[in-house]
Amino acid sequence: MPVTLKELAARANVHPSTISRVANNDPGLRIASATRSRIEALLRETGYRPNGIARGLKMRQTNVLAVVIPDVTNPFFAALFRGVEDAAAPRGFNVLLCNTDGLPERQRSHLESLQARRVDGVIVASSFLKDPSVRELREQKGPYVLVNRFSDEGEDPFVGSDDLLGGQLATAHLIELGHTRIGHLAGKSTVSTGMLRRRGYLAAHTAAGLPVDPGLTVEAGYTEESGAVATRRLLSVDDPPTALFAVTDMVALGAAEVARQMGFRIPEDLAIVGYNDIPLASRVSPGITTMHVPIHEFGSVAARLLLDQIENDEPTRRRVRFTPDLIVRESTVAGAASSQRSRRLNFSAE
Amino acid sequence: MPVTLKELAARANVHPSTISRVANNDPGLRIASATRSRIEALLRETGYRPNGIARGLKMRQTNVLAVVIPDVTNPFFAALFRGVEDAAAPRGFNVLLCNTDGLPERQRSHLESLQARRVDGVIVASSFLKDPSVRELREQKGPYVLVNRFSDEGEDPFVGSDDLLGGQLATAHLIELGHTRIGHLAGKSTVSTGMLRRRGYLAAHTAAGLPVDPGLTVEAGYTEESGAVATRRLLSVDDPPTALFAVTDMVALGAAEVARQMGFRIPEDLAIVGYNDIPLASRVSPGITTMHVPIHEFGSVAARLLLDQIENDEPTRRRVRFTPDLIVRESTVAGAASSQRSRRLNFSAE
DNA sequence: TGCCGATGAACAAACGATTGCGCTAGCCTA
DNA sequence: TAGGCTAGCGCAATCGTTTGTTCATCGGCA
Repeated sequence: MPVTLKELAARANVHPSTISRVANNDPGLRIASATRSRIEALLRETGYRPNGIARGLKMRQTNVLAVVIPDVTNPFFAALFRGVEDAAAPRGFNVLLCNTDGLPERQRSHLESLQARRVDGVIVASSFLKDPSVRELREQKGPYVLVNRFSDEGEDPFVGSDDLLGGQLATAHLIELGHTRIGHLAGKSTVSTGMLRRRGYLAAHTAAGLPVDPGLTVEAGYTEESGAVATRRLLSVDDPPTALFAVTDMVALGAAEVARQMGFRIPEDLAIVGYNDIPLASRVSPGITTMHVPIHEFGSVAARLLLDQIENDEPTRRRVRFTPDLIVRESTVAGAASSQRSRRLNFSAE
Repeated sequence: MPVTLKELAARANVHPSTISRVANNDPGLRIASATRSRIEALLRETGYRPNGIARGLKMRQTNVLAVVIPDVTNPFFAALFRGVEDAAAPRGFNVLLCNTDGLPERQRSHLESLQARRVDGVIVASSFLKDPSVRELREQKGPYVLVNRFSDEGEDPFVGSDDLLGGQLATAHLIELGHTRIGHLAGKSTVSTGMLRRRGYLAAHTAAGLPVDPGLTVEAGYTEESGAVATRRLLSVDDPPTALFAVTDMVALGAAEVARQMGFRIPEDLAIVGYNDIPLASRVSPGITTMHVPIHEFGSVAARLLLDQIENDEPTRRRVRFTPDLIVRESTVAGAASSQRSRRLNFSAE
C-alpha cells in the first residue's frame, strides 16, 4: 500500500497540509527551511506520489483522455491513436482506448462508462452523421473532439480531411487517365466520410461532363472483407467498370485482392484508388494509389484541441480540415510508384 | 455537472446513503416500497451514474487496466491490445494504452504514472530480461502480467509463446529445405524473445549436426528499418547466406525489401522466415513464412489472469506458454502459400 | 399499559488529497 | 508596554461515495 500524506505527516511531526504544500511546491508557501528540508528528505526517501484518485476527486480533474475508435488493428486508427498519445503524454495525460467495432451500441456504452469515470476529454473517431451519443456529448458540455468523421447535427470541434475535395481529386485522377466507367466502393451514407467522398466522386463526373452510372456505386462499408464482397458484385456485371474509387485503403485492398482472383490485371484491366494512405497501401503489390492525409496529425491536433479546452476551461468550435494529396502508385499507373516505394524503404547502410 | 448523491437525496427527502443503497441494489436492504420506487424513479429520470472517482477512492478500485507496449502501430501490439480489451470490457474495465517506443525511460515514467493513478492492473509487453521497472512491479505487489517478453530476474506471471521451440522449428524448416548457410536477424540479447529465438536457431543447427557461422548472426532489433539495415550488412559479404531467420515478421519484411532491392530473388536466392504471423505477413508478396502465435489470445489470456488476480485479491504465478506453429508461405517455398492466401481472403459473394 | 422486536432510514466515519483561513508566537515599533 | 505585523504552521471543510451503526417509530403481544 503506497504511503499517504497522513503517514508522512505523522513521521515528520507536521500537519498533512504542510506536506502537501511542500510536495506541490506551493509558490506562496512560507516555511522554515529546516522543516522544508526535513519534509523534502522524507518525500525523497519514501518516493511519495500523491494518490491520483483522491487528487482527482478534489481537483475535479483526472488527467485522462479517451479515444473511441472502431478498431485499433486497423492501421489508420492505430496511427491516429499514436498521434493522440504523443501529444497527450508530454502534458501529463494518459489515454484510454475504446474499440467499438463500428457498433453504435458499444460506442454508447463506452461513452457512458467514460463519463462515469470523469475522463477529462474524449476523442471520437467513430461517429455517425446522426449520432445520439455525439448529441449527448454535445449536451454534457464536457470537452470532446470529433476526428475523421463528423456529425452534421451540430457544430462540433473537428479534425479531419476535406473529404469532398478528396473524393473529387481521386476520381478526377481516374478520369484524367481516360476512364469513363468508374465504380465507387462507397462508405456508408450514414457516415460523413462515406457521404462526402461519394459526393466528391459525383462532382468529379459533373465537372468532367461525364455521365454517372448509379449501378456502379455500391455501399462497401469500411472493412477489407466488405470491400471484397462489394467488388465481386461490381465486377460480375456484363459491362464492369475499368476503374474503382474506394472509400478507404482497406476497402481498396479487399477490392484488389478479389479483382486479382477474378482475373483482372491491375491497373491494366482495373485501376484502383483508395483513401488515407495507410502504410499498407504503399507496401502491397501493386501499391495502391490513394489520397494522403496526415493521420498522426489528426490525432495530435485533436489532442491539442482537447487539452487546450481543458486548460482554458472553455469549449472550442474549431474545425481543422486538412487538404488531402493524391499519391499515385501502381494500382492506377503501371510502374508509377516505384520511386515512391523505394523512397519509403530506402534504408541507409548505417 | 453530473448529478450527485447529495442532490438526489435532497430531492427525494432521504439521506444520501439511502440513495446509494438503492442504486447499488444493496441485498440486505430493508426499505419501504414507496420510498424505493420514489428513488428508483428519480434515478431513472436523472440518469444518475455514480462518480467513478469518488467510488474509486472509497472502494480502492478503479476498474482500469493498463497495457504497456512499444508501439501500437506495430500490428502485433495492436492485436494484442484488442485481446486485452475484448476480455476486459465485458467485465467492466477500461484500458489505458501506453507506448514506450522501446525506451526503458519512457516505460519507467509510464509505469510510475500508472501507479500514481492506482490502476488495478498492468500488462507489460515491452520488458527486458533485466528490467528495473519490472522489478518495481514485482515489489509493489500490485497485479501485473508480462506478455510476449519476460524478465528472468523473478517468477512473474507471464503469457507468451515457447520462443526456444519456435526458433528451433523455424530454423529446422530452413535446414530441411536444404539450406546450410542460414543467417539470423536476431532480436536484442537483452530481450527474452531475442535471446530464446536465437538459442532455438542454434539448437536447430546442433540437432542437425550443422556448423554455425557466428558471422551470420546480427542483431537486428525489432523494427522494419533495423531489419533492413542488418540485412544489407549480412548480404554484402562475400559468401552470403541462402536463408534468413528473422526474430519477428516486421524484421523479416525489412529484410525482404532490402534483399529484393539488392537483386536477390525470394525464395530462390534467399529464403526468409519470420515470427508471429502478423496479418501483414500473409498479404505481402511473397507471403512470409512464419511462426504463428495466437496474438489476440496473448492479450485476452493476460487480461483474464489479471482480472482473476484482482477479483481474488491474490497474486498469481501462472505462466502460460503457447506452442508456435510453422506457417509455410512463398518466402521459403515457391508457390507454397498460395492456398494460404486464398483461404485467408476467399470472401463469399454474399 | 408497557415492553420488545422489527422495520425503515438517518448518522457519521472513512477513502486521500487540496486550500482558504485562522491561530500562535515572536519581534519591532511607538 | 501595548499594539501590530509577520512568519510558520495547524484546522477543518470539501470532493462524492460506501457501509457499519444507531435511532426512532410502530405494531404486537402479554
